[in-house]
Amino acid sequence: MANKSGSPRLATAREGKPLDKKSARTRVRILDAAAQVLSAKGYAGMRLSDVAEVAELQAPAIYYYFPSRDDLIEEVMWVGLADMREFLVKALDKTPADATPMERILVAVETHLRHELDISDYTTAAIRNAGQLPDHIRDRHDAEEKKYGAVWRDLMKAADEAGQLREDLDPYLAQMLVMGTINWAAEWWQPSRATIDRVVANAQSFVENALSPRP
Amino acid sequence: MANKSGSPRLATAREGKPLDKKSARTRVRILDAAAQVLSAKGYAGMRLSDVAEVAELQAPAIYYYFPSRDDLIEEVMWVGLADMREFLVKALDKTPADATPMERILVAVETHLRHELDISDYTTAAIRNAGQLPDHIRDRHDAEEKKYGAVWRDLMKAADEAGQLREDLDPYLAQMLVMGTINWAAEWWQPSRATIDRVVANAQSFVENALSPRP
DNA sequence: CCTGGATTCTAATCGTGCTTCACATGTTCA
DNA sequence: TGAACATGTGAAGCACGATTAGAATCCAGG
Repeated sequence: MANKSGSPRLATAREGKPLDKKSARTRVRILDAAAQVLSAKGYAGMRLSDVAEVAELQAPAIYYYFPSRDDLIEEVMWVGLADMREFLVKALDKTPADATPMERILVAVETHLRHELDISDYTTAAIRNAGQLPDHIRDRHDAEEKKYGAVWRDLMKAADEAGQLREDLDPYLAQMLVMGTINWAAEWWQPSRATIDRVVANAQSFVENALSPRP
Repeated sequence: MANKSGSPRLATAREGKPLDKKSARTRVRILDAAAQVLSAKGYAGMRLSDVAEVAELQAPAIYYYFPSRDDLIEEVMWVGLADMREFLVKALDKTPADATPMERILVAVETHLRHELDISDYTTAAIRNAGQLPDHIRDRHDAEEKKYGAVWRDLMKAADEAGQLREDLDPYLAQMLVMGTINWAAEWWQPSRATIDRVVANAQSFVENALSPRP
């Protein structure tokens, strides 16, 4: 399963084809399966036969949708990140115009966390394999990662300029520390240990206090 | 290279053999090389020929020191963690008896971070591959990880009982968030962006404020 | 110097997994 | 219905990488 709710929702908008077209649904099934296997076995360990089994078809059928194994992997790695950014940007656009920079950061923490845990196969696949990809695949991933990081950089910059970032924190390092706090969640979170709501509330409190000047 | 300073220092004490015995040094060279390749290519992608090249010998020579590829990998995964725990426990033992729980947490943050960045190949190998190992290798790794987590759990518990942990934080979740903050550093840190000292100082400030009650 | 163990090498074996190919089945619409 | 297109299959081809076997080399102690 690609996400905790069991419904595929990725890699569709970009295609411009309706989701109910059968071939589009099969394509998504393959992507979801690939995310799951990639997360569990890694770049080199992902076998097309495993993907095929999860997607409930035969391995060669994958070649009808993707030119090669590497293209499939590239798409998985890219889609999770791109989707995350779209989701985050939309959420930020919806915040009231008078929200403080810190309030916007907390919205970002919540949005990132909820989406991350929802599509955790894509997220853990990206986290674990980002450093293990061959160069030609890594390029598009790195570019997208940069764009995603830029959104956060702007959030931090705004907070800093508004005096909502403690003086002894370097904005760049603070951003990396926050990203660690929330990215790591995909590695340890299990529904049995805590609800997403609890995780979100704790993470927000954690980050807000980590960044804010002492009163 | 297995660590930023270029000198191997792992997997030696446990062997009971002197480091200057030539065969012991070769063994460490192979372990260091394996950590580097494992971190870069992943469990399934680590080729013995790559390890051999880094260690400057031929692939079959590895079999003189390790019974199989999996045994070599198991050792790499285990050693980084075990070494980290030993290092941390020693540092904690050296803290003055009157140190507060929060002071001890900050010592742990510093110790973990310095060691992690020093042996970063072992660390990133462990982070990226923990979820990708076959069961028989994962077992020993999980056991060691549990032991390491227990050290942190005790630190958190002490802080909680001393009233040094904010009321709205769940100690378990707080621990996971802190671990994310510091574990993630191995993924982004580069000497060119910030000195280790700077990273440590920022992380300590970040964590202390994230956890402490507002004055 | 020379011998026996320790260490390392070269060459061959063997399984595995991506990919291609030629064909089968399903689906749509005149 | 049946022609054209869209999907999916089973059976090879082929390269690559772990492992083993057996021989070569190194080196300390006599």
